Amino acid sequence: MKKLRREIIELLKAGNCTPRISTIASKLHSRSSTIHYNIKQLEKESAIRSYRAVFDYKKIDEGFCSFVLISLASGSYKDPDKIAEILSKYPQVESVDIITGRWELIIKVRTANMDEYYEFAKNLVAIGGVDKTETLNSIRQVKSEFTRAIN
Amino acid sequence: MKKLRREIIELLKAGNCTPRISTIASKLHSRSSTIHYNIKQLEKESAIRSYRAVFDYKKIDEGFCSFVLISLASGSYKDPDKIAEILSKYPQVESVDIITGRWELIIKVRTANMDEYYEFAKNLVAIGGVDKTETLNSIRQVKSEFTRAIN
DNA sequence: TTAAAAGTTTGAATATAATTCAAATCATGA
DNA sequence: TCATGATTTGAATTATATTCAAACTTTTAA
Repeated sequence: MKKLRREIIELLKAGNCTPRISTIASKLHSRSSTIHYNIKQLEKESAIRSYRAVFDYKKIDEGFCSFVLISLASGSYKDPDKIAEILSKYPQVESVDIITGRWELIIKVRTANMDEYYEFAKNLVAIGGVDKTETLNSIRQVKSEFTRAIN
Repeated sequence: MKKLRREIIELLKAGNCTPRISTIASKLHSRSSTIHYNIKQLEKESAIRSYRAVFDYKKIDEGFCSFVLISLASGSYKDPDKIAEILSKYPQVESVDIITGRWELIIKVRTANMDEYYEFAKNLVAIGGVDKTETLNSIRQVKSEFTRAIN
């Protein structure tokens, strides 16, 4: 992919988008200035965090998606936050949740392919405090947090 | 929450946003018309699917988040796609992935609170073909799809 | 119950930004 | 090298966001 396109994608992932006030206004049969005011309020109370693009990940070389369940070694058991912080730093890691039950963490990872995933996974074991992991590879994303698949 | 705000949020979840071309142009030391052209290309090849808002889910009454691992009864085992389709329809279901391993599906569910989650979970067992489920409740989202706040 | 305050809507004016397009430039492969 | 398609550019145009004071509505507290 062209360098410029990749750079644009990275900026669109991080935000750099904005609401279509007039479109929303007409869909809700309201005035632009009203919608503008209400959106600014939602932003002010941080209910809206940002605006970003949604991608077809296969088309931007991030087609391989896995969920990794992680249980921590007893030493760091008391502080899953720290491990979570470390994991959050990786660009391949889309989400990190601390959870109840048999596992302490679940992370969602996106890479171009299995090889790249394997490269990433090596980091996981290298992080001290990680005891066991179980990887669930997504073979089809039927719905993602952003949009439904159009088959 | 005000009805209008809720309606705005629903529209912002579904899209109704647009890239900030001039911001991107200046960040990349490029011209607006160049960025415009390249973004249109990305849209044309469907690499970009849409633009939408990212929320602080606690602030929009969707603060309770769970991952549900699902294994299917042997009858429908051959067609997890169908169950996945059904699950995708629920607005509480943020993502549906068909996965490899001990489970067939993993879904991410957002509700206002545990009670609402329980109401939703009753639907799960009612769907024929679902054998076992295991729920992982997120007690803290350390990282989610968003990374940056509003400019 | 009522008056004041706080919050919201409105329309018109203004400021910004997106879009268009033809010409120029660049990249590619025959 | 030439020819073709892809990309970039700048200027002109169009569309949209933003601002703001006034009107209106809802909430608060006395």
